[in-house]
Amino acid sequence: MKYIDKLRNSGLRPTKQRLQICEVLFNTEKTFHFTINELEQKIKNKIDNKISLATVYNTVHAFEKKGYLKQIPINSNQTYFDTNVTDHHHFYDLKDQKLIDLENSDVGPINIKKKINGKRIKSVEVLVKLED
Amino acid sequence: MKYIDKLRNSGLRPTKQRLQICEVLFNTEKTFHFTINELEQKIKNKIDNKISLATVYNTVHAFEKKGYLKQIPINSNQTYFDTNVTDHHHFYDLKDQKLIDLENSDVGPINIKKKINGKRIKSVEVLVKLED
DNA sequence: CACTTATTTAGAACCATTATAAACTAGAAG
DNA sequence: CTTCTAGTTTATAATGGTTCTAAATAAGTG
Repeated sequence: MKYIDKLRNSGLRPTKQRLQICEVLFNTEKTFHFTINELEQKIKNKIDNKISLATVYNTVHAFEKKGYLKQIPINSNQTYFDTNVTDHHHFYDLKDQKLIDLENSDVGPINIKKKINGKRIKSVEVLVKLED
Repeated sequence: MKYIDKLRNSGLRPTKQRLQICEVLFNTEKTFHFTINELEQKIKNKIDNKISLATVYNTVHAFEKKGYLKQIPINSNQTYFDTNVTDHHHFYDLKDQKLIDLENSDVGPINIKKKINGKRIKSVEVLVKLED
């Protein structure tokens, strides 16, 4: 199975639940954004057995820690995740509350001139808010 | 009083509570970032009477709507606000969980090349995550 | 002063997320 | 295959930031 090695290689046991969540998250043409609630719905629609909400949270956090998912920095009552873990940015449509991908090439190079002593830049994320 | 007109001009009644919160938020040398909890503490330290937590929430939201405060898009269990409402960006120190201002000149121009039909860009915010 | 509308307030309600602790399972070793 | 151990799943409770509610209070207007 294609996700067993992926999980093993990162020190996560390939359990039935994790493999099923992998199918939902990564076995798709396009990457996508989701909240935990939305993911739970997708899982329900795709599989027969039930996966506990706690497991969904655990798994998403484990995957995020391993770099298979990214949290999207946005103020919302729910946390948004992204299956696109490449460097890229987002539009946020304030009216429709929808996220839209912005490729790096859509934004151009960002040059952070300020340095903080003893700290390295881990990521640079741009959020472009849209209104009508 | 210097904040009475500010409030009246934006259609907010200059109540005792709002004026006191104005003192804490705006009567400072430097702008700053805060959570509601941190603001509540600051208020307690600065004034004699008590301001209800609900009023702090109400006031912060009212001020944000009027453009006197900005929400900082960051994933945290608490919402961060900024008394600096000029266009600027942030470092976020993941270890210390601290926000640091990044002036526009520290980042350089950001040119969003992609357009979304019928939508205007309201703001462009950069979050630079820092690690050790 | 009288009246209307906005604001404040304490407390309850809400709800996403995290903690708990018991049951279960994967992988390893014998 | 069996046993053992650490990792994982699970239902449920707990947590905690934020919002709601409805009654009391205060501001502005005539």
